[in-house]
Amino acid sequence: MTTIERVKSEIIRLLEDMVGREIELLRDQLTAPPSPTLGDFAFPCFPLAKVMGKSPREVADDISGILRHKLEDHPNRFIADVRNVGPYVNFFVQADVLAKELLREIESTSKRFGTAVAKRKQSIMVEYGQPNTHKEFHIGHLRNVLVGQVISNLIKAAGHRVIQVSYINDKGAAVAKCLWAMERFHRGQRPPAGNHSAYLGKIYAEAAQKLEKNPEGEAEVRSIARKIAAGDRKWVALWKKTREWSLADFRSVFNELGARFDVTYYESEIEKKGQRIVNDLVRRGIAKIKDGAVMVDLTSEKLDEFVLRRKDGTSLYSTTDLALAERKAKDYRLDESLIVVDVRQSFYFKQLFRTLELAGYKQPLRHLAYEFVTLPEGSMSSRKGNIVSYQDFRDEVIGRAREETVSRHRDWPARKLDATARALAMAAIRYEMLHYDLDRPIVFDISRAVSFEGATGPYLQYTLARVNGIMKKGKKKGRKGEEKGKKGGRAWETGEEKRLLLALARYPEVVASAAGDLRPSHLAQFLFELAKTFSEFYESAPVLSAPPAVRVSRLRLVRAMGVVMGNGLALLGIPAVREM
RNA sequence: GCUCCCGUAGUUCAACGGAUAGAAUGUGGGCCUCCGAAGCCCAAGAUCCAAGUUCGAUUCUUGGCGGGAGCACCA
Repeated sequence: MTTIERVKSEIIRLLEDMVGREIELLRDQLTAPPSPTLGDFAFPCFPLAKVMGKSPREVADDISGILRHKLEDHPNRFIADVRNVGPYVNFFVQADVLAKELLREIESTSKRFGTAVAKRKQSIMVEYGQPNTHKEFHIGHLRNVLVGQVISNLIKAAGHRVIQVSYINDKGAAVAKCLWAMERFHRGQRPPAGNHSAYLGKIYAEAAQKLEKNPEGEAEVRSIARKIAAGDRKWVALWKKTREWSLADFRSVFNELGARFDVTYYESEIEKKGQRIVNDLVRRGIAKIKDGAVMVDLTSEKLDEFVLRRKDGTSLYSTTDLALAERKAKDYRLDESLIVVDVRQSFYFKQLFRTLELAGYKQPLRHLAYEFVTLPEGSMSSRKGNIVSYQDFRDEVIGRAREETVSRHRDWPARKLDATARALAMAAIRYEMLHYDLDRPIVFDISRAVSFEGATGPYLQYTLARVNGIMKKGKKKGRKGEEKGKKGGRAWETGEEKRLLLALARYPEVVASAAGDLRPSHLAQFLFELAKTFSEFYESAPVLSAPPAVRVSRLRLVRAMGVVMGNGLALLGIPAVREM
């Protein structure tokens, strides 16, 4: 049991005599008062008042009166005092006892602090990282990868097994369009050195725009698509070569984002299977042929008609998604299977899941939707070519981070400057993309992303740098102080120490709830508050210059802070820095 | 037309139906002889409108108004 659970259990034991059986309800009711002066934990008496036919104020008064006597006769470990404030019974925690238990817990569990052992361990698949080849990887994909990755981390921290899956769309109309424009307008051209996939993305945008203006080209595009499908040597070779350009780029992006997939599925590999499933659905009467196309009639369920195959026989997303679902279930036994895709696909997934149900697949599939990333002037579109590529964005943030770092550390060697700037930039980018709720669209604003003050990734890293600074000096100074024999002072007497202890204690609960609700923003926001709490402690409670007894205690607290912030940042994938 | 999401300080975000609606940023003021000022402290500043449910509504329901997104062979 974690320390905070033990504290709460103690409060509940105190309360349960008074209240009766609804113990489980009590745990959920315990809240934090708005201000620490009111107490550390609060129990609202409104529901009880209703049952007892008294005013909440009276009930709170009665309960706190009885509990106070009880505490006088039989002192408890964690709870020092009970006081009623209006309709609430508020509990005050004994800081020194909390410190003793909590610091021991953090020191012994260390990197595992905040992770849980699930009562029933489940296998949960998380699919994310679904870029299309022949298009650029942009900041919209970035949000997808970061959300999927952090959700995977959280589920793991909650004690479950996670299977991370990437699904690459390496076929389809977009590919044919890109190759068409390549042969038509750029034949014999050598792509610029380095990022070949950006070159492809530009050509794709060019193709899309030209086709919009002159739809005559469509026939040629369709012919190319058919040739690739039929295995035409020349076109297949070109497809394979350019596909590999994109895949190499994706691999390097995933790698620098720290995304590790257990398996990668490719649309091109399951397309045939998808077509067979569609045939099967037609045979079984679940799908129908209409105007040559295959569709499932879901109009009676307000889900419209769901098209599974074009009338020219080529496949759609729906075609291959049927096969993908089957493939996942074949490869893994899953308790749950999440698909992280932006909210615009919600309706599509309803159709897909319903179709799978009708087909008799028992899939624990769930679409995890998040709002997309837009630009101030409107939505990004690979077709229009008005995208912000991940690489450009990242380079700009690194540039700013380097300027900031240089201005503070003129003596640092270039390698150290580069490494630090990179770490700061990744922190800034990740915090910016993760601290919003998933149902909040992000209107991309570069000035917010390159800001390193306030609620930002670098601010979180800064607390670690300060922790590191204190620990380093603390080791050197450690013995000296004791020799001097400076006496006096008592640990755990300031409000800032206690507040920091309580915040650290809450961390496992925050991880659990962020994992349970699949909300990375919960954790991101908590870590900012934790950093803030630490800064307040830092300003008001000197560590190294404190009397020995206090210094030893505060050093332990600072070290624990480092552990917890380090663990939290790791879950968000934010690199820790020792100096910045 | 139908469906989904969102309307909270100038701006960007918080707030399991609960106490005085919190932060960040920006603005104004203060704090480096003392563990790192990418920091801390102080001040001003907000729940779109109307009904309903409730002891209690930013939160739930209904109806407006405003913004974004989706809706049959795009991905």
